Amino acid sequence: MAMTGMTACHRALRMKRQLDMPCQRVTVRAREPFDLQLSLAGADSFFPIQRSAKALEMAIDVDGTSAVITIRQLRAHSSIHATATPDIGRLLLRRTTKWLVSSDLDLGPFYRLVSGHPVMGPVASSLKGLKPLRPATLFEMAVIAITEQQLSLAAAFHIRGRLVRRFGKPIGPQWRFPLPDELARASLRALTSCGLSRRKAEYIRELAARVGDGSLDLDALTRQSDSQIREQLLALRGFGDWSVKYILSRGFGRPDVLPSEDVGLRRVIGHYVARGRTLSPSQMDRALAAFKPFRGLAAYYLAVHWRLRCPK
DNA sequence: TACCAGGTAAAAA
DNA sequence: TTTTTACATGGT
Repeated sequence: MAMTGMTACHRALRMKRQLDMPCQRVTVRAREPFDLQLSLAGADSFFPIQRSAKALEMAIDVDGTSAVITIRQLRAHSSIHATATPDIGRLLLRRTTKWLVSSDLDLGPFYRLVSGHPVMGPVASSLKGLKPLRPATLFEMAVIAITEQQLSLAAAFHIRGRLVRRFGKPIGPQWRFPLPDELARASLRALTSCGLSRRKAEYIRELAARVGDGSLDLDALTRQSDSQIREQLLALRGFGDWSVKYILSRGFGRPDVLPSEDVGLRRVIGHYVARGRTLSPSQMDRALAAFKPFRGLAAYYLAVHWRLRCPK
């Protein structure tokens, strides 16, 4: 009977060997300035991300192999070093690392644009090197968007935690987010038991099925324009204007995209320009118009500044 | 205890 | 066509 398949014990032993395997290490030059610790703190100010004490430490799936990627920076504004356990190859490790830390994002033009601005200038100076970190995949980003529709970030965070532990996979110390196929196979009952509404469970399962069977290739969209991506995401059930902008901004890393309807951003921007009063979507558009083509990035800076530098 | 929270699709008018 | 409603959980 042992001939027919691996027992759980064998699988555990194999994973242990894989995790113990010496792993490849690559050095990536992120566009300067970049401060990984600050970027981790910025991400953490919304909800805890996968990390160890001083490193981004994320479980991912690469072509069917699960691995933990660890990304460190010895000191701010120096090169970053990434390892994968088990080894996934230098090319994939480099590509994944660059994706996770938005390494191609050039903050220089943004800083120059805002340098003389009475509000954004000091905010950007105090957060020099801050980059928005990305979820491991666009599929995960899309699921994040669905879970965060209407609910508080805290509620959505807990719901995703239950999704990950029910349908994802533990890799070393971290959990890998569920793959499209794993969510496409899930029953609606199992999904709703994680705290999703029935509707959201349907949205996620439909999305997972499309991504899983290849009829929707999110990665291929990265080469398309904002409006082309927008058109294709809006065609999916469960993705309205807010979700599309949220995904364009956080997942595709488009620095000018601003979810003007976003109640969290309207509130936080209001703290800076309207004495704490929540802005209307059009007021928010006006408040950030001067920062084109970095309106979304400017909003991120203000949101992180509010959370890190203005406690309570 | 209510009410609101980083919306959306579908039902009702 | 436009307006209203149902929906999930967590924090205050």
